[in-house]
Amino acid sequence: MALEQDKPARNERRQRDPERTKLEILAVATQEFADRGFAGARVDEIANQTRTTKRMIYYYFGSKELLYVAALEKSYEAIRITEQSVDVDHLDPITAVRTLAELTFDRHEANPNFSRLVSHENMQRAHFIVADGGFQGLDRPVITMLRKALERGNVEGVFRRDIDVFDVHMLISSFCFFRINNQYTFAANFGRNLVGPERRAMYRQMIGDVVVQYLTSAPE
Amino acid sequence: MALEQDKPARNERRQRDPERTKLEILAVATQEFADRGFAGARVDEIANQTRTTKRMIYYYFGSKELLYVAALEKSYEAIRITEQSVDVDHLDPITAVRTLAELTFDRHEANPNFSRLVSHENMQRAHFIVADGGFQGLDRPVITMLRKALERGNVEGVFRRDIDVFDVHMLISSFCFFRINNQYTFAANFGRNLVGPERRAMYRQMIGDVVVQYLTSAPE
DNA sequence: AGCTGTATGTACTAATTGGCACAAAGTCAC
DNA sequence: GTGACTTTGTGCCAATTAGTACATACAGCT
Repeated sequence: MALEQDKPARNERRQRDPERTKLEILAVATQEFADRGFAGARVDEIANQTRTTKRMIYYYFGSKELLYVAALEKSYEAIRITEQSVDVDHLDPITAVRTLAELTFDRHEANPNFSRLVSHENMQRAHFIVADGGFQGLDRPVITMLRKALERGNVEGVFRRDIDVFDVHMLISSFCFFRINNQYTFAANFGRNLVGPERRAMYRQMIGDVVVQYLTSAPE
Repeated sequence: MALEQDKPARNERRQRDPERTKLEILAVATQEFADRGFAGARVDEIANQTRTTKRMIYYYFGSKELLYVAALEKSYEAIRITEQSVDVDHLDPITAVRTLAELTFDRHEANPNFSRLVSHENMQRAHFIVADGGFQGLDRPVITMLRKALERGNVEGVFRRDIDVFDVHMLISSFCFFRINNQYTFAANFGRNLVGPERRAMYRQMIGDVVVQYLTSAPE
């Protein structure tokens, strides 16, 4: 008896571990939904890839739809957290904007599943996001930081004033999103690998150049 | 008997019309696959939306997969045809590039289903395009025209020389694609309507400005 | 130890859905 | 007009799959 634990230590893996089970289900589900979409994903397949069973998916998440929404929300949350890890307020406006472009570039590269889920949401006209009441992305950290940088640039007179935060964000996002999301058809159609290491640095600089040059140009 | 037609006139709708049936199936299928993806689309539903039956889908296309591939190929073909309708070789390089950007902008707007199919293909890593041996987009008219414009710009010394056709096309496409394809999540997240008439002209000019300014800037 | 509610596993079901067998009607060549 | 081939319609089936009924094991509390 002496060598056995008197009681399971707090950190020991327990046989029953609800948190762990939930997280494992969510992780696998995110991957499956990103790969196959809502209709294409199979609940049985998700269950098989976890250490637990389909019963648990319904126990914790209720339905396939609710599981999907949970995966989507968690992905959005992860993006917000990533964005919060940066601070560009101390940089001059031009460097700040370029840094934010690179942040978005890196974020898309690091979270391909997020882009795929977003892509899927758009295919079904944001059915689930809208059903969920929207995700108040208005407080996305990158928007706040970008807005501040643009305002400082306007004060200093280095940026054209007829441009809006959302449009700048759209310009940056579109480039970064497309590079990751459309990599397969682009390669199939044009024989160009958009994500390989050989052009990564070039594209990362390119989107910074594009947005800075656009912002610092005279309105036409 | 006198008032009835002696024989159906050549242009009269005939009771059996293979071409028409095939085209109608393809049109409905394209819409369904674009809306719901391959797994989400229902063969029965496609059949219901035509004047014919499910039997005909299998008779003419063989399987759901082959129907999907046929829809995808036809969409690509339509894009190629659209692109062929323009000629920018007589324009100065800068105007040519801007015109091509606007062509791509208009094309994405006019063919939202194409973008959705492409989006779906990327979600499944171009499974069907690759299975089909690629679509030799290398001869996409817009690439040829863009390449010529860039070459002329280089000769005239108005463009920076370190930029490649595919990268310029990627910059333009990403913007146009995102505006159409991600309109739903963008609206849900940021409350901005990317496709409404109120900003259409602005975005159309914006992508032209962006690409021209990038091309005419000095390499950093 | 025994009681109670939470967590988990097994086996099943009802409904959906891609696909097909079979029959029939239209169309064309001669 | 008749025979052969093409096109179309009806009804069905086998497989898949989201969801559940039921049984059971674990953990904390007293």
